[in-house]
Amino acid sequence: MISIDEQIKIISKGADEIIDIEDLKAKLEKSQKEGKPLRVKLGLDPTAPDIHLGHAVVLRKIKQLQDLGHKAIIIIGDFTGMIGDPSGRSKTRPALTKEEVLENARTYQEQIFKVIDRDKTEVRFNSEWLGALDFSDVIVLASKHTVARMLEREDFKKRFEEHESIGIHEFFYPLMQGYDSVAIEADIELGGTDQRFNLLMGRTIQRDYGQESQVALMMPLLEGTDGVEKMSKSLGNYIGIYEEPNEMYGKVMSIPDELMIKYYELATDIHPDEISKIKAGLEDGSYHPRDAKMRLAREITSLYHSEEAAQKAEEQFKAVFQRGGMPDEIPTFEVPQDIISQEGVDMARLIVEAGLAPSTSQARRLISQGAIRVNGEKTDELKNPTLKDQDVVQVGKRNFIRVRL
RNA sequence: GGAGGAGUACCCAAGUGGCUAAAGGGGGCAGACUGUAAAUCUGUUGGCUCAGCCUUCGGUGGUUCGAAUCCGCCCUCCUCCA
Repeated sequence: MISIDEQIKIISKGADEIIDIEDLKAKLEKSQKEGKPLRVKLGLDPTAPDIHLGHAVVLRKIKQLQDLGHKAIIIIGDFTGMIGDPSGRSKTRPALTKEEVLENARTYQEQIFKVIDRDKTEVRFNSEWLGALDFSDVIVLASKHTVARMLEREDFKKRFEEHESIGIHEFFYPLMQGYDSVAIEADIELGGTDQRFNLLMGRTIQRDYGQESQVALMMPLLEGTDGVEKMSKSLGNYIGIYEEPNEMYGKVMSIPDELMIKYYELATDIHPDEISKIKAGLEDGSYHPRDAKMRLAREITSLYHSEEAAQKAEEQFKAVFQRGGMPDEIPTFEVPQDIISQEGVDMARLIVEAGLAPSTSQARRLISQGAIRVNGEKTDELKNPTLKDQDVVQVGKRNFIRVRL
């Protein structure tokens, strides 16, 4: 049996904040005494069809809790998704249609089990109970809360002060999420730090309905590959857990150096002591940042693929970026006849047809900027008369095609 | 219902009759350099049959030799009043 202190240590690892740590201790003690696992809630807003490393931060934490014997309750916010969580938004989020929500929810379920333990997980849709409330139930729920309290929330406050619109239905979002906790009798709710208000609302609402308050367990938000903004699909700075090993490895290599340690902490399963060593090595200069990042990329890639795949991605990366070579596998592209004339192959159109540039204008720009190489040789020819079968055309650093003529 | 304000390229934001395919910033892309697709610097960033042409400034219809810029109508958003 794992001791309470050890459990708390594991649960706290990497966490930004736990409210309230005493409550957590009490719950863990009770759980152990009664032999009943804690019910750990995680709400998923079905807006992004691809789970990325940012989502995986909380999922990894869930996994750790499951390994401690607790049970995960994943709530698919099919009902709340029709409102859209206003957290961290400066605008009203467009509501999703029922069809979109359901489709996304389906994809989500496929993906989360790549990280968490299916056998210790219950998946619920919140339309199950939210859809069953009638208007008077809604009024009861709403009557326990005030507008002033809602406006304490940073994003609402800001929008209110800046005369941005706030839909009344958006006030219901935290209430609904809180009610979810009541419906499933959550002991712990996980979320990012941006979920603070909603998680605390759950504590209050559970008390309103005569339940013990859940513990709010907040994980830091993970910045995306740009190193500034929180990782998100819509910002395009994400690393999806289903991405190809080469792509995943490369994207990790593109994060700013300063973010490495955070990624080690939140996106890998490396032991904290080991991370401390890496950190010390980086600080005293004995560990090269490039090597540290390569290890990080390898670790993350093997989490979602395999060690072999990660190893291969690393070799590929070295070959292509450190030595300026070519990857092993290059997609072949059949050159259409109509872009070949007496003067040679129309390179701009070749690039566009092969999907390496969105328009011939952009392709021309790439050519004039010296971004094109044929078999490793730089060329700025618009028409290439010498291009032959099996030649490798490279656009920029990382796009390659092998032509078939 | 009334009064006022706003809508510009991926995003933010200049621009109030021609010199505007549209300043500036961000982001993206490319090049150089390097220690990696980090950092830094430079270039580039509507499309096309590219030294020429075509289409863009919420929509639409006008005025004008000429409009993102002026006028009418419409749509959307915001503020104040009721």
